[in-house]
Amino acid sequence: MKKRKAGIAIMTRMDERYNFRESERKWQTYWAKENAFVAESNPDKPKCYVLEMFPYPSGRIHMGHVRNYTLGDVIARFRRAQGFNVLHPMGWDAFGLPAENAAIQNGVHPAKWTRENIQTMKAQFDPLGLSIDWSREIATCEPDYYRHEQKMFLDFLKAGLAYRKTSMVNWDPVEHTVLANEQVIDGKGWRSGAPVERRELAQWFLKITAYADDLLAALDTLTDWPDRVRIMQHNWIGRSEGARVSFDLVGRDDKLEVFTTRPDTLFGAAFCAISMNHPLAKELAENDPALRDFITSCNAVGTSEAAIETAEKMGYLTPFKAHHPFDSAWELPVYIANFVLMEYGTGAIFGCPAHDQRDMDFARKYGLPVTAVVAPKDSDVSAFATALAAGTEAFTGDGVAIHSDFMNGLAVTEAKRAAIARLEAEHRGTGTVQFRLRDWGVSRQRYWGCPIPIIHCPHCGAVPVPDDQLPVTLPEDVGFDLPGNPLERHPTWKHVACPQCGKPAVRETDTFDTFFESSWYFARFCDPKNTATAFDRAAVDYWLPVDQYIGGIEHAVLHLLYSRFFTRAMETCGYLSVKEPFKGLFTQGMVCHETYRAQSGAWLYPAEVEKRTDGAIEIANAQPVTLGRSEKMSKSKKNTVDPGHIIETYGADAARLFMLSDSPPDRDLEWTDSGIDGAWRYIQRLWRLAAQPAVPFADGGEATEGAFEGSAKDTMTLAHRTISAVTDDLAKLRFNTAVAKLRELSNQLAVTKSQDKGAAAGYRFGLETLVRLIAPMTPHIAEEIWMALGHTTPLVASSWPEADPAWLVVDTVTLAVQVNGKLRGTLEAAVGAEAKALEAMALALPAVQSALGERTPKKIIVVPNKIVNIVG
RNA sequence: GCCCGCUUGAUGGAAUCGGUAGACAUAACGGACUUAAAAUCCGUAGCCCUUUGGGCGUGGGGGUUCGAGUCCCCCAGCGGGCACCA
Repeated sequence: MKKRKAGIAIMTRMDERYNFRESERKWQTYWAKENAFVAESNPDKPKCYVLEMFPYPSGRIHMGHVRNYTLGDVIARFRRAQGFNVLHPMGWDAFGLPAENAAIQNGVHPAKWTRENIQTMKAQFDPLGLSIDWSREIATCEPDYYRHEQKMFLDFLKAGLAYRKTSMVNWDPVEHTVLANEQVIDGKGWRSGAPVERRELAQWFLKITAYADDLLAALDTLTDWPDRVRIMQHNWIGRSEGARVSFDLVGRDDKLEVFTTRPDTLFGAAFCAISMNHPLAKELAENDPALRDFITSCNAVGTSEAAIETAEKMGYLTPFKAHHPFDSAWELPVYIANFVLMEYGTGAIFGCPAHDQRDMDFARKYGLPVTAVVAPKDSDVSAFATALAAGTEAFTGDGVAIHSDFMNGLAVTEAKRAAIARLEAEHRGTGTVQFRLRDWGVSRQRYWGCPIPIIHCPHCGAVPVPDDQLPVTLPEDVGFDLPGNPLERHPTWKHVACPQCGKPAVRETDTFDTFFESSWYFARFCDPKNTATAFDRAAVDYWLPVDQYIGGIEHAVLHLLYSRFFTRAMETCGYLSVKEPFKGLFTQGMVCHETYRAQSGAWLYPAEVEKRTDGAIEIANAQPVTLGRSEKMSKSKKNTVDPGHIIETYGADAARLFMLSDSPPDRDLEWTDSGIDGAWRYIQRLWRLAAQPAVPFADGGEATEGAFEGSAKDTMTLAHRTISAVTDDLAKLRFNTAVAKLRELSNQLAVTKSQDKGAAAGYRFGLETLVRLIAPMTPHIAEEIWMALGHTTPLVASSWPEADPAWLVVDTVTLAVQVNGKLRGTLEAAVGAEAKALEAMALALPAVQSALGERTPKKIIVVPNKIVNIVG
């Protein structure tokens, strides 16, 4: 860095107060004019792809966005200063339900609503001063984006990664539409209030299960992901080893195939249970009205797993009996049970009440026997079995097999192996691996999404739309006055000639799940204008994977798992050469705010409330207000703060700084007035450190070692330590501690005494260091001060500071001295001092002697440079 | 119901590898400046006890260790996800 003498004249030009309005606009204009953040592939430079989860264009940005994009911006600016070729793009996740809801409620067309929202939100992002390459902006609702995913889908289809089958949906019998789980409230449609039914529908699926093993195994390679996200995905994929077992049915030729993870407990079987969607159940239901009623009542709970799991466990006894696979004389009753899912395993189970809690509950409800077949090692077997048979708690722990014929005495693992070996020998079953993960259903019976490029022909079946007829464009001449999907009743759009036989056929009217768009947008950003293909191979080879991906923890499983799958599917189909899209992942916390309620019980906006020392009142009528706990900012609770208003009042730098201060980024952040005030005051203080410095530093000269004494030396030391510590913190996304360390450096600058030797040079070095280090967080004021200090190259084009190792050397340390683990004093010693010497120094401390009293030390633990613990 | 987290002064948090708990802030209180207020600057402060000294203290209970906010077990409260919200 070139040193430049700043005359005092320059300093006096600085106004007493920092004018953020003028300065922020000035720098934003400058960055835009210089195309400062436009990225270009450059194989000679190390790249860094920083990406925040792209927003849904809801119409207004909220504080959660401000937090998300500020976090990403700090990393992008930091890496840029470190010399990386940074890609930091932005786009819009523009398909989805809210647009259709707006259309139904307000009569606005989803396309108009979405496009206008994008314009509004883009304008709201501008004043934040984000280092985004807007030249790469994409919106997923535009044909030039979704045409490529139609092609991808057809490639997946060719590769055997897409197929069609039936599955369950939530059906609203009044609106005649499929409802999202979110739209099912207490089993009823959110708008109609009618009880929701489960219905079967033919849908398209992507074969994510083809990659189940790889998706699971590769989690170990994602070392820059939070452990908890990896654990959640691990559990979601849910690999379990077990067996498929064939039960012969009494008096029938077909068999009942069940999946179990506990073949070792087969001798404890009390019943079999099948899903109500099992072919056997459907067969019975044809002639059994009572069973139909049972199925109808079970279907009333909807499709969400939470609803199914929390619903009361119920069974319907069928006339079927199943022969036990190891003893054909033993017959088990067969139930139809509401907790057996057709989607998992074979849609049928056998129940062992003694060793599975759900089976135990079921057995108690329907009076089935409970036979213990596993007992804890070294337990009194008969007493254990008797207690279990009489109780209501299943035993699911490890132990040895009992009452189990050929397995007796074997530990659980060995017994499983023995049971599978016997089943395989007798052709009654096989050992198998089952995943909890199900194939991804991508069909949605909605208008505002990407059309699925398929034509249904009565003669040829489902025919892919030929390449030269892509894209299948979503027609915009539709209305929302009638219930159901407008594509279904469009007069012309869906009627086409079959590409194969030329006879009349109809288009698929379902659209893709919006997770489809978000599963590859990160790749599109590498080459967003490409019209021929989804993206150029060289571009993705250079930019992918995303080095740092940032978003909410709520996407820990679905979006992230789908993107991992999609990347593999794209790799299989020759689109790119990486398997993992996101090298680094960071999950940010939510932005929360206190909640307020008026006397009437209505929620109040923070702006409607005045807080006083003795409580809070409603400004409009001076009535007392009930303060509620802090919750995620939401429109429904009205505990929101408008980012635009905050930026106008305090400036983008203050808003950004507050987002980064105090709360660790992965935890929830509580928005408070005092917090944003504090950030604003710090911005002003930073300005004063330059404009009204404690040390007149204009003639400071070079900052060389040995020329500093007293506070000036302290300032130099702290400045170098801060470079080292903040660099480390930013690399690890510990922005809150980085801010704390920058405040410490500010405090040190303020106490630098001008009479100390080297004060001017030390102060200047400290101030310049502070400004350079804070630039990624508060870029506008940093640039403003930097230029006022006489520099000619703006910080956006400057390199990151480096600490001089000579200033980082530490020669003495303070050690804690404990007696029996309790702190009794401290001592100063040279770094690396001998343990013996430290022992002697510690024992000589008066506090140690009085704490020790008459006792003699039994043992002394010395941890060099850290602690001396005397055990007496 | 199942899976995953979180819990530290009045408040947000720090303590990164098991080694001085409370960095840095916010709120509060005291002082300086001011006719006054704001702003700013300086100072005080975990809790309890009678101190100069001592005891207690990281949601609760137990354990491992010379030493636990940190590791293990149990419990409670709060939050995220559960496949068609994004």
